[in-house]
This record gives sequence, structure tokens and C-alpha cells, in this order.
Amino acid sequence: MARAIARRDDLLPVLAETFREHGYEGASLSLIATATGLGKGSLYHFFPGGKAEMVEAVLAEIEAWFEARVFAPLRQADDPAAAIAAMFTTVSDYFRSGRRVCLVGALSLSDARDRFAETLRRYFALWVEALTGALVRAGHPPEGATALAEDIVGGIQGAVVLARALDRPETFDRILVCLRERSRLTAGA
Amino acid sequence: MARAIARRDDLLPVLAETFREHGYEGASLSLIATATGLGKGSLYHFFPGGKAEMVEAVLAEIEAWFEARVFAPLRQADDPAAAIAAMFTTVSDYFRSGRRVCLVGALSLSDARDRFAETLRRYFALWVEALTGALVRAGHPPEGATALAEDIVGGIQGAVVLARALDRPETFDRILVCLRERSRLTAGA
DNA sequence: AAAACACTGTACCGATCGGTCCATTCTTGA
DNA sequence: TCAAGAATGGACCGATCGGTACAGTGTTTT
Repeated sequence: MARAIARRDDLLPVLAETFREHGYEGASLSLIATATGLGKGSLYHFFPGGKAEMVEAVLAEIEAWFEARVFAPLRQADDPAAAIAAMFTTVSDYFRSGRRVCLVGALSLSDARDRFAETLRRYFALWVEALTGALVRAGHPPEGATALAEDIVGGIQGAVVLARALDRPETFDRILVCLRERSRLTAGA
Repeated sequence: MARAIARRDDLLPVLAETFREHGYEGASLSLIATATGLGKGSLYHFFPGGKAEMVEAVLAEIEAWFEARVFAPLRQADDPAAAIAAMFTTVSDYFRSGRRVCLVGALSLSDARDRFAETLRRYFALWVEALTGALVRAGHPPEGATALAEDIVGGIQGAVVLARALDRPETFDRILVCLRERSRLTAGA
């Protein structure tokens, strides 16, 4: 009985969604098996380290995704202001207006944080760093750029929490619009 | 073997801290038993509904705490601006500069959200509502007050996430200072 | 053709899960 | 004084947990 349909990479999106919906503890192996349509044997073939390795793989893919679509554009864009604006659109799509949880943020609040501490830290550090650079190149004063970048990245995370708790996706979008506004150059900033 | 030391109310802070540190799934009954120093028999005596009832009780106490220390002052203060400033101090203390997770926010991101949906929703709704009122009475234009209140409440939640992920409590404090600044009246707002 | 290897489902493992039950002990009011 | 009830710890329950072992099937290489 072997059907070589699945490749490891194809599993990652399903795994990611499962961990997003159920968390680290809540995503049991049987749940994962059902979601992926694979038996435990196959799962442990691809991820000998079990759930921990699955999460690490998922986090690595998430980081790669953001690196390609968000961080790198922020760093390299000829037009930093446009790159920042694009970031908000990309992120809003990615989080489905707050209906989709940020796995990195959710893990950061859970007891699994310590286990994946370095990976979680790096994700947010890279984001803040890339955004800070773009803000500066867009004309923001360097002294306040990191603070503003942290406000924005943190604000996005908070928007996910709030929109989910209130069950109001439009709140997510509204907060993102407001954050985008703050990223634009004003007399005060 | 009976020592009538514990009253139900005395258990709530311990339960709250346990759920904060381990989440709903992660806080097993044996863990709770160890943390409280009570056997399962006693726990089920106080909370016949098991873990779910424990969480509901904890959430009720949290809401009562915020009602007394945050929401009510925001609603009733003679000096709304001072009440808003006090809110930031209270909240910063409560969350220990981001070292302590917001249980309501953490549950909102977890798969336990649906189970406690109404309680989670009400907590944030009450907060946003009370803050909106205070902002208006402090002189903010009513059209933008709810949006600003959502920015602030969401911003606080995001600050917890970010500070925990980055392992930098000072980031939490810095974001709160920035939010407090935005709550003050400026020419633009 | 056949050996090597990748992949698969499942039976099974000990541990732990949430929850029940109950004998016992302490407290309290009559 | 003593029955009633609150509170307690722990044995116990079936279910499920994460993880292992393995025999079987498909594909690839030789």
C-alpha cells in the first residue's frame, strides 16, 4: 500500500492551517492525519521529529513566504512608500481580514513559545527591521522609525486578536487602514 | 481528610495564572491540581463543569476586575483624560509590561475561542465602549472616537504579542506610551 | 529480474487525558 | 451530641495522546 502522491512541501499548507485552527496542543496527530489524509507512518516518514518538526517546518515556510513577499520588497524597493502600501494589502489578504490567525503570534502567546522562541523572535525581528528601513528611506526620521515599525507590526497582531474576539473582520481592515495612514509622511511624524 | 482552607474565589487567581501560562488545552487537570494543591475531587466540587467552568469563572473574575478598575473609571470619571491616563498605568501593571499574557486575547486566538465566544467578545466590546465614551468626553470628535478606541485596545493586545515574541518588555512599555500619546488631544485628532 | 528504496496504513505501546466515584474527614447547625 | 453536608484525596474509568514498529506496496535503480 503506497501512493506516492504527497510530497513534504505539499503537506505544509495543510499543516499550517491545522495548527492555526487548533494550536500546538490542540492539533493532535489523529487530527493532523485526518486533515492531511495520511497515516501516522507517512507523517513520521516526512517529519521524524513529530509535531515539533512539523511546526518548525511550517514556521520556516511562513518565514520564507514573508521574506519573499514582504520583507525583501520592503528592503529592496525603489519606491519604499509604495512597498509599504503593498505590504498592507498583502498582509490583509494573507490574514483574510483577521479571519485567519497569525500562527506566529498565536504561538507566541501559547505555552509552545519557549520551544520555538528563536524562530518566533526572528520572524518579528525581520519584519520590524525591514519595515524600519523602508520607513527611513521613505523619509521618516530615523530616530522614530523603529518605534513606528513596532507600532505597525504590533498593531497588525492586535488587529487579528481584536477582530477575532469581536467577530468583526471590518475592524481588522479599519485598523490596517489607520496603520497605513500612519506610515505615510505627515507634518508631525 | 478534609481541610476547608480553600474557597472557590481563592482558587481563581491560581487558575487564571495556570491558564495564562499553558492555555486551555495545555492546562491539564493534573497540572491544575498541582498548581492549586487540590485533588480532582475538590476541583470538581468547586467546578462541577470541569475545565470549561473553571475558565468561565476565571474570565468572569477578569471581567469584574477590569470593570471595577478600568471600565467603570473610564465611564464615570470627572476628568476623562486623567482616567484614560490611569488606564494605561493600570494595564501596564496588570500585564507586567507584556511578560504576562492577556488570557482573553490568548483564548481569542486559540481553538477555545468558539467555546467562550460571547464572553471574549463582551470583554473587548465593554473596553472599547468605555474608552470611546471617555475619549469623546475628553474632547475627541465622536466620529473617530470608536476607531481610536479600537486602535488603542488592539494596540495593547498587539504589544503583548510583540513583546513576548521579541522577549523585550521595554517594547511593550514603549508602545503603550505611544498609544497614550495618541489618546491625548492633538491638533490633528 | 531483482535488489534497493520511498512511501503507506495500522496495530500497538506506555502515558496521560478529562472526568467519575467514593470512603473519609472536617465543619456546622439543630 | 450528633446528623447533615461541605470538602478532600486518590483510585479508577474509557478515551485519546504522541510516538514506534513493521509488514506491505509502489517506484527506481541496477
